Amino acid sequence: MTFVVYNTLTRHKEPFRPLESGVVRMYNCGPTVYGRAHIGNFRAYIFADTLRRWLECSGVTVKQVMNITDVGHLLDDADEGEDKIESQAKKENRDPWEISRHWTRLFMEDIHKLGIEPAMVYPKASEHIPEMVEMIEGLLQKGYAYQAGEDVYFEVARFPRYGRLSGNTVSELDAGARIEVREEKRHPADFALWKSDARHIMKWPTRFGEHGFPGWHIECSAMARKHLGDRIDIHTGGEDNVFPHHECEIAQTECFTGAPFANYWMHTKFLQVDGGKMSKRLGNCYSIDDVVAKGYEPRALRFCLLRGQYRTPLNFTWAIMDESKSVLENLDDLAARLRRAMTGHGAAASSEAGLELVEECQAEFTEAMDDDLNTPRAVAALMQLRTAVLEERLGASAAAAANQFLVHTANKVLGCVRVEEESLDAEIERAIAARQDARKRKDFQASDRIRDELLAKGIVLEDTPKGVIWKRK
RNA sequence: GGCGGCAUAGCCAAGUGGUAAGGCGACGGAUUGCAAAUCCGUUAUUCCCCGGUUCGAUCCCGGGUGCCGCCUCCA
Repeated sequence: MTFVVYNTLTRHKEPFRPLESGVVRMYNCGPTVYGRAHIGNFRAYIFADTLRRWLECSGVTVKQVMNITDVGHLLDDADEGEDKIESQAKKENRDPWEISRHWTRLFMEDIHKLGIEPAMVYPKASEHIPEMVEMIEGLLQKGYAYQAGEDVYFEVARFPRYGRLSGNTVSELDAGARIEVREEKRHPADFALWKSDARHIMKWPTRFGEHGFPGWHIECSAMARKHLGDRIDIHTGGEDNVFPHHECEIAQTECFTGAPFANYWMHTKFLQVDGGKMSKRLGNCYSIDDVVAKGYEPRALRFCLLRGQYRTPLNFTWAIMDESKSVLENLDDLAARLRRAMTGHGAAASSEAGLELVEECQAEFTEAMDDDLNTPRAVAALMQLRTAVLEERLGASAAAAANQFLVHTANKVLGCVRVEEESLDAEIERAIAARQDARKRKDFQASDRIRDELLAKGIVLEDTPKGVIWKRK
């Protein structure tokens, strides 16, 4: 079985083959840092992280790059020359650089909380101006771009494949329907590589003018090339990035390098909230802080966002969050029970019992992940394991095999199950022992009091015929 | 207006041209000093609607409806 991924470029699932054996070059479209990232953003970043983790599970080295866009996003295409960061800065009466530093820091904290593995590098657009200018100059030289005053545009008509990714064609693009076409453009679909505006705060002098800043798409082309090379294996982003952003990246990079850019384009469907689009007006653009404030661990959010396959719409509600929490705790419980069964507690008599079942579950999990990261199917495979261990159908060595798989493969990808052996401090150990004594004396008032006290400390006790078991709430 | 995705039980979510995984929740029972956990049982006869192809469709085709995305620098 090989890893099969859906490629937006071809609209088919394809076997994944990296350019270089054993190495995968992957670029993830990251955040524009002018505000707090919301849970919808994280669906895309958790998808990218899952992809990276699964590739690593299959033994390859992943060179992963995620950009931080800290400059250059215009609010609109009119003549305002204002970008989101500058606009936010104006609102808050702060320096735009300070704004982008602030939100970058919070973004890094958020992804850490979600258990997202750090990328190899998080390049900032503002630190790659020379690389962008180099590409722009190259495109001008090759005749793919033209200068209009102090601006530079990419000439879409020179790139016949423009529209291949999104299914749009230049002639069908309803250009000018909602925005005014700038007169200096040769074609309405031409897009900016470099813009100029004296009022801009974040700007760089070039031979095009004193007050220039990069167009939106060029930063990703330049940073992908700088950190991964002319050609890459995978490029990811949200579904909204397909057009125009990724379409434009392809045009720029391929015209500049003369080679195909990314072999696989993978896009995450949007997260819906309360059955529809999340909106500031409805107040449901939740951040991690909102989730934590409601009493959920960030890892529960991670699991919640992995409930659905990344290419199908996924809905978020607090009730669904509750459910995710329960399911995740059941996976924690699976891990704890496997650890006990490994030592013979709650295990089948024959050590080898259930080995075949464990192998089947592993195979099913692997097959599910290999099928375009079908995480819900993969989680279902783990549930089979849980049923087996609850029914004490796994022997010690089968449980050890299952635990090995859970820790070193399944949770390497899911990244949110508690799989570590946990220990109690002596004081709690003593309290548990004291409760057992009280129960023996049939002093249930005392035993229940101790149980409540421990519960308040997050320790849940279960009395089984074979003794007491504890777990963290 | 153009292009694309999705629609499966109370909820979440897989899946297949041959009659529907799994989970959460709920209900009934067992177990328990009481709980919790666990076990047993119950929980989809239009798989959005209407046509068509087929011996047979939830799955294929056509037409609707709904939600979502892009065509505006929102993942």
